[in-house]
Amino acid sequence: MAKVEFNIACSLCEHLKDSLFNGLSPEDLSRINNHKTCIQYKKGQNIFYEGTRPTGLYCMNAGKVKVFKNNVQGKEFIIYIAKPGDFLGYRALLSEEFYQATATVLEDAKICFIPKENFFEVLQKNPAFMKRVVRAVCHEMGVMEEKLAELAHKSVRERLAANLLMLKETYGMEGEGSSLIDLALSREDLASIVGTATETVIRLLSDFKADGLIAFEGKKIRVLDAKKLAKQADLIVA
Amino acid sequence: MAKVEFNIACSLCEHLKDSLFNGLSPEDLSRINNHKTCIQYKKGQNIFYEGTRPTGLYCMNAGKVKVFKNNVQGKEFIIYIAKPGDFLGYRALLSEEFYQATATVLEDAKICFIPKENFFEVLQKNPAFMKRVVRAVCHEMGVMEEKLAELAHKSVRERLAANLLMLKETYGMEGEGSSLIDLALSREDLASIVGTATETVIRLLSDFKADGLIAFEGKKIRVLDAKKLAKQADLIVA
DNA sequence: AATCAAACCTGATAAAAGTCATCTTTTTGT
DNA sequence: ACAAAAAGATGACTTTTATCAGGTTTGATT
Repeated sequence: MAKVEFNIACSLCEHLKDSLFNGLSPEDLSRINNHKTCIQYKKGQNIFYEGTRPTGLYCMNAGKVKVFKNNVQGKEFIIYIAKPGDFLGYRALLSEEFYQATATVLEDAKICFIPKENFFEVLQKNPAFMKRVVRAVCHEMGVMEEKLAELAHKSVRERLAANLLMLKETYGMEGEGSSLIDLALSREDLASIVGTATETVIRLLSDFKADGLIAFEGKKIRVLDAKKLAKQADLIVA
Repeated sequence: MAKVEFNIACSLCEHLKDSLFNGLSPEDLSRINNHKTCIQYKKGQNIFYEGTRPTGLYCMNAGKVKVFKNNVQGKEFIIYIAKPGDFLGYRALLSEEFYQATATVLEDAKICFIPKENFFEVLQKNPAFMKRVVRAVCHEMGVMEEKLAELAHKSVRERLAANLLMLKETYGMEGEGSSLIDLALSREDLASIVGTATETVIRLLSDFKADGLIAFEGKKIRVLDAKKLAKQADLIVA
């Protein structure tokens, strides 16, 4: 499949305000802009592969990308789902290691690639930017610590409920109460987020639906009763 | 209990070579040194608490400290065990958030405290140091991604075996084949590392012992057959 | 419209692991 | 040295969840 390029100036990117590049000086931003390559990807295409060496940073302009690891038996665990404005592949780049995960497009995406030389140049010349990156990375670490504790001691039911709430917060549509999870996730992908079997997710989702906590709208899920869902997640001690 | 101070110049600290402070200029190192407070802690004392605001960085000189989260039912999950040379509490400091975990002394410890102003001063004046910190943080994130995938899809038996091997690598004594895990962990703490119940750890440990994979030496565990243990951990697909 | 594949769903079953109760051993504090 | 507390161990039982096997529905492609 041929790579389809597109082009948008970083300074005009609608997601700049949500991105870590926000606050960069015009010169620094144009340094990024002048060296980037922007590519359109179709659902199912891979951005990078586990075990390969990073050569730059990806910055999401449109679409959704899942970052996941495969275990020995081929079971997938989704570490993160990147949305517009997010950086992608920065962990391995900054730790100077190989990618430890694979990135695959979930919904048709537009992604800009910034060669590592240019990214590092801006990073090193700009302590305030570096500080923002460090803060974001360390915040992300905190999120992962939370996930670890959750995975260790919560039931699948609790984890599914908690993840639905998290997905609503993170990928909820603007307006209309933000109750629709704006992600066309398969049951299999949802299982890979929660860390369980596909069949278990299917059963629990129909439980939640029967209890009026959620509803299905096409491939998407709407959260009908966030409070009861939070109780299922054991976030509220009732 | 009164706090017992002690003092060692950073430049003479035997763990400097293993620490992120290694490579700092003499001026920067003395800036750290001149503002630090070094305290001796007894087993069971707390260094910091979940929900409080960090005011500086801790740097381990001796002993072992567990960093853990408590869930709603009071079950503990150990995120990390800090050893001499390690930084402690840097995540919340650098993300400018409250501590998300509590730190408690496992083995009598000597820990230096560096006020955040002085740490940030050195960090900002020294791009190479900043880069090393970022690299270390991102490496740690990779370790956590690995743990997440492991927790999601591996059995308790596999996780216990994998963690015993990890503990051997990380806390193994120098010399004598490094096969003795130099950590006096209770069964309960080990369960909090693996993410399971204490009884399950006890049963699995006696299985491993019966199979000649490990041996108990006082409160410590010796790995007798790392290869078979790796097979139990499903790290080797036989 | 027919066909194929993928996704989704359901039921039965088995394995894994948690919980609870009880007992023994070790450690700690006075 | 002794009592009390904590840690370790074991058995019985229950719950949760994975797995397998078989269905149906949906969606894409020709």
